[in-house]
Amino acid sequence: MEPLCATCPTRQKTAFRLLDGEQVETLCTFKRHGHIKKGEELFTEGQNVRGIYCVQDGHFKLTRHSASGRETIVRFASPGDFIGYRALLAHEPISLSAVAIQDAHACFVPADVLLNFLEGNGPFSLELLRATCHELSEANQLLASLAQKSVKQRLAEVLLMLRAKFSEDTDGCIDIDLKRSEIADLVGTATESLIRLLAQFERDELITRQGKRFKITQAKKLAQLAELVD
Amino acid sequence: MEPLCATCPTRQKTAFRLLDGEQVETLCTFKRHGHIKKGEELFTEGQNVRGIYCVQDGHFKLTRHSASGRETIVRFASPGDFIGYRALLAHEPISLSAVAIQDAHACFVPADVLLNFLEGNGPFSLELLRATCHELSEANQLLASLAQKSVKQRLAEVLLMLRAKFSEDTDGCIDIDLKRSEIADLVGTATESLIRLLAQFERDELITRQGKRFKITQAKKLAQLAELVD
DNA sequence: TAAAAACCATGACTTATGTCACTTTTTTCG
DNA sequence: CGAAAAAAGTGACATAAGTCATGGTTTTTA
Repeated sequence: MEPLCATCPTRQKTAFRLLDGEQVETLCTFKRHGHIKKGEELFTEGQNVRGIYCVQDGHFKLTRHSASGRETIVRFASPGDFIGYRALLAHEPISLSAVAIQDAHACFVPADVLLNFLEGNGPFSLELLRATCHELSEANQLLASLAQKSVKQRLAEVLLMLRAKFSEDTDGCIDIDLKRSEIADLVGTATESLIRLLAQFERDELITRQGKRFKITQAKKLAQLAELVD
Repeated sequence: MEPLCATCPTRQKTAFRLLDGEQVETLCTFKRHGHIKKGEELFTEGQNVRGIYCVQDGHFKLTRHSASGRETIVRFASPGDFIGYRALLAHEPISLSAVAIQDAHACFVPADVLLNFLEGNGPFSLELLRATCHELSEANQLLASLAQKSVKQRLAEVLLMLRAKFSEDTDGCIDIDLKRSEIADLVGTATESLIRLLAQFERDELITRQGKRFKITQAKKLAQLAELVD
């Protein structure tokens, strides 16, 4: 029933590729493969961590809620990404919610199994450290952009980021379906403001729209607007 | 001349405490202890990394500059903190500048020495991973706060954070000297706006001022304002 | 397939916050 | 010390962006 880790193609994209034969078997014994429907939550803020998830397919948004209920999308998790290991390793309760933005599959790996790997396998933990460092530098970049740029600039940046992350469908549109409110949560603005800006970008012929999706027609101008030029 | 790592009290507060005897000797041979004057830079954005710094005393601000020259303080580095390892491990050029905000001392550790430790010492890299995870969760928190809160709320948050990080002097003031423009860079606002808000906080009797320094008189109200209540 | 719910869009209005211009105070340094 | 430079502070003004209200679409679901 459960798919085999030994032949899992996703595993080759993660730090789990560095496990030895025995460890792969252990992983395979204790992991649980599961289906997550669009909109379902993997984690909720405040929970204690019992293990991590390794995304197989589909995408998740990782969000944080303010006291007033407002939501911010901190990052996405895509196939090959781990979710929840930071809280686990920092000995903190989960600080982010993970919600599927498409029907998805992910494997749950219990905490003690992961910690065993970390203690017994140097290259594995080093690889995880590398990945975490990379995430941290992305977080810092986002931080500076929130602190320094206007909403318009950040939207330009977000659109380019989305295209880089999710690629284009056959029409040339960004291959992901996000609600307006979700894009707003990503940019860090109000939904109404976001909608106005999208309309303006369309008038300025930076993007075109096909239904709910967008096509970036003038990436260069968008990048200039976002001050990503240098 | 160079102080001995074997007896270094700061080392006990860092991941370096997990090195074995031989590794401590290696560290001691290759590290370089140096003095950094207030305002001097350890790293500049865009440089390639040749090693990391371990802060001995004094504090550093880690900043990021926008194309338009505006500066954002992403975090502080204090005694026992490492600077520069993220860029090193993520194989990226440095993305932050590190500037001393007081006269300071730090030890430089060459990249290959550190990488050797990471590959040969599991507990050491696991500890560094833990520290990085913790940093990441702080970065996420800051991110959400920038996206969700008003400048006033963020200032309240920043004041409480500063007191937690730098403690109080004998007068009960936050024991750090920052320029108004630096606090603004931390909050992510214009210097003038920051000055106005400080004046307002003083009128509202949330803080008092002694020269350039602040004393938090109503921490509870500040926390409520910052929505840190829950 | 009709009703309900969720989502998208637009207008009017308010306000928080940035910008510019200038004065006063503090610090630096020859 | 005293001049020059840097930092702190204030006022006037412009505007980006939030909020509230409302109507038109889709999408869900019963």
